[in-house]
Amino acid sequence: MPTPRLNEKRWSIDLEKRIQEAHYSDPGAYNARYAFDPQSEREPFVIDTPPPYPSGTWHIGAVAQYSMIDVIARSQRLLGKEVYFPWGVDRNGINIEFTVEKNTKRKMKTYDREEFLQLCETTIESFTQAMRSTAKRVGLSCDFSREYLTDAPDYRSVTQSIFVELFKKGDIVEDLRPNIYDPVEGTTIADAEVERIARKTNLVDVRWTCEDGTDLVISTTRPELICACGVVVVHPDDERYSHLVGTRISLPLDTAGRQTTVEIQQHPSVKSEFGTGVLMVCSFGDQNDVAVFRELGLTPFQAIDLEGKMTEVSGPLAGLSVLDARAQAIELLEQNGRLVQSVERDQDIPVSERGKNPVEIILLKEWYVRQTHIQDRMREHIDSITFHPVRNRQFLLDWMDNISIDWPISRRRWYHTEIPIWYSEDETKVIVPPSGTYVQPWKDMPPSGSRVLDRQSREDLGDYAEMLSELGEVKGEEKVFDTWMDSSNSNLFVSGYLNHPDVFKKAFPTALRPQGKEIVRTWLYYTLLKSTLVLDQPGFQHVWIDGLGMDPWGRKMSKSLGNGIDADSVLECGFDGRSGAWQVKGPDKTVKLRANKIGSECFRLWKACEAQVGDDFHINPEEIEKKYFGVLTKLFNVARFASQFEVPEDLETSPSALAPEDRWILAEFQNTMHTVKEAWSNLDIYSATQALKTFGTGLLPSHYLEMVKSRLYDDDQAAAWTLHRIVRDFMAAFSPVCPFFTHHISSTVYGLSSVDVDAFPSSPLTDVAFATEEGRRLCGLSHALQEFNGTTWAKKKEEGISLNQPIAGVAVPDELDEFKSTLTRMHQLE
RNA sequence: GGGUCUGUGGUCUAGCGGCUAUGACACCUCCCUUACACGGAGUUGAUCGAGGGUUCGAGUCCCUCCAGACCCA
Repeated sequence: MPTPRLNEKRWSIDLEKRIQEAHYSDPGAYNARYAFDPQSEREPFVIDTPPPYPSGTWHIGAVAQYSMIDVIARSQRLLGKEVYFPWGVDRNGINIEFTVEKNTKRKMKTYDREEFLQLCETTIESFTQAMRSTAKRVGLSCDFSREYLTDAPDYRSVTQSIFVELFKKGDIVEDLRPNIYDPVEGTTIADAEVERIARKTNLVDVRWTCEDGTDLVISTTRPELICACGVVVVHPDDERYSHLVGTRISLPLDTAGRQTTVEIQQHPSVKSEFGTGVLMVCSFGDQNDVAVFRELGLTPFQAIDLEGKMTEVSGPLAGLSVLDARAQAIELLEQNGRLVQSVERDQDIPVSERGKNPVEIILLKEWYVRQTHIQDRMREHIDSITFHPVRNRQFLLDWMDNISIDWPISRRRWYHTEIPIWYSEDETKVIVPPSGTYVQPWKDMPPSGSRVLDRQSREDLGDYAEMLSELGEVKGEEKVFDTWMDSSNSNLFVSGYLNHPDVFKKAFPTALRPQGKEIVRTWLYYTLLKSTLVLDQPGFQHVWIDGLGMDPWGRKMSKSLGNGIDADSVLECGFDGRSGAWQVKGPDKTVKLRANKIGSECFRLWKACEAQVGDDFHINPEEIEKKYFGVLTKLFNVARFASQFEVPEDLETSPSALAPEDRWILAEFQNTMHTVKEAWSNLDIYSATQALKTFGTGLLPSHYLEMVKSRLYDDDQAAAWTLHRIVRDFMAAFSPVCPFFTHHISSTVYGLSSVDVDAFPSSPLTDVAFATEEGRRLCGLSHALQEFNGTTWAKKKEEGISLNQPIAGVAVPDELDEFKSTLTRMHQLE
């Protein structure tokens, strides 16, 4: 065999890594290839990538998802768009605060604020570094030169500027409202940050006494909140109690500074079949209590303070923690003979997502983004966005149906973006910074250019410096933003809002928001809310919502289940002769998984082929290797085979003497390429990859190559041209999925890397192109051709004839007449 | 407890009211054929989660149930 230009015998992880390192080592070349050019004449395609949160390890499911975003970015470049694929890192938030607290075994609030921020920043920077290298290892083509960090001044200033903008418009309000509060971490949290865990609680039946002397038994899991009871309610249809409605009932525990009776009223939220069908409503036991208080216009009691301790109103319980107070309340009830029974039962209790602490609902003065008034307008915008897959739009609409209160955005934490506001001494005026500056009001005074506004009316009263004397002692806000306040600006930020107005003009609405389905109610929702409030526009053209990575049995990967798989171990599997082994806890027993070689190319190919967008996918390294490494080997060998034949100098002009089989395979190839181009345009990774895989491992090697082998060995120019043209264009079309694999082949054989192709390969032969009559006719012969080759091979096998030996008694069918001489030579028909 | 989504050979997957239900991997059988045995050819193997219904006809539409996932209370 002549020497192939591809001298490696097969694709390997060592080779992959060498190519990859070369790819990323030269920033100049890298940026020329992948960096966003705002001046470009091409159509911009801005991707609002999910900035990952560095926590030490990057979840393999997220890495798989991210690699598919890269496939989209690369395919859009291939289609000729000017792609901005940003690399952003989300670094604000309570997680890193927890990490630092854990590492130093010291609570945040025992630190000096400045010192604590410093610790958070160094810690998160080390995590960020690991994430950057995984990003490169999996082949992301992000614009690393424009890396943005959500905790950096430039990003935070955008968050603050947008806050000021919305504040001036009246879309941000402050109010004393019931808030979900984590007493252990000392901060308000949003609805979206609450999760529920099962826990044993005591359901206690307490005997209350009505004004007419009858006793009523009320079941509750929160007896310590009797002091905050505002009303006792029964269901309107419940005839058992209708005669008591409107009368008063005495609280069964002592309180301080409040009436000792409450009225009995009706409310439809009561479940008559639960307990005795009588419900005490306290400020605030749960969300329902909040709703009842609001509907009945009752004045709430503040029973729990910011430390999670009982307040004065609870009388004998004052100063106790909620849990101690509950125990004490039960004891007191028993002493007074008011405890009927106490039963332990399972209950889901609300806890904070981050700290897993039981949350309380407390009245607090906080900042809110108004959202209930704008839902209809948001829906109109959402109607104009294309969702991939379409069905996942429903996740968003369902969440929106449940929006009933405004979004609380202030937090009593530290490592977050500061709320950019100062208060005058008399608290009637506020000072806000000019757009584009990052401020830290807890330690700095307002910068020059700050404006003074009326706190209520938002009227602009003048320049801060000029009004200094009227303001008295100015106090900076100490609270910070919910991190979603930062994240929900990501599309504005990457599209150039505030920073690059010229880019923003042509790049907004942002072309694409890719993300996981688990953060639809937060990231997607809040971003769309911002786009509506700030610009009254849909935030995106396309939203691509992927499923989640699961363990091999379809369960969520988690530390507690012990079924996690580390991303780097899969990407490095096979490097330097090291195989991979994973111990994964299954439903019954621990299973050992092994693989010899995977790497980024195989991993990406697997994700592209395996899961349709939106479906959850099972991650099993063994299967990734078994099912997809062979595909790479096959494609590599096709290219290697081709590379032993000289590449025609002019691949653009087709030779006149093409044989029928050349025209046939070109027709088939153009058919495939048409499908692929459509699929890439529709962000349909699965269909594009499947089409390429089917052609590249099927028709091309099994049938076409076998048919033209002898011509190739005879130096037939037409055959060489056909094969090389197909292999070259194939690599370009396939480069979004396996960029390093195709880069290596195309630059070695054709001197031009497939990752640099910025126009989708066009048809080399117009008369057999997609949907032409001749093209259709030739593709129509494929079935008969495969059938004939198959039966001939089978016949040889049956008769014990080796494939390279002649066979008698086989006739080429009439419909394949134009291939007769080729087929006769190929099978050695006699 | 509620909502949404998903459920197709051992595993993954196509299918969007119509001929005996795609394809891949694995299994089994055979084959070293001048790119590839990390290859090739072929054979097994699915009552399409279960049960009802609509229809001339149902993985495909409807209802109930079961299982998983996500979200919510």
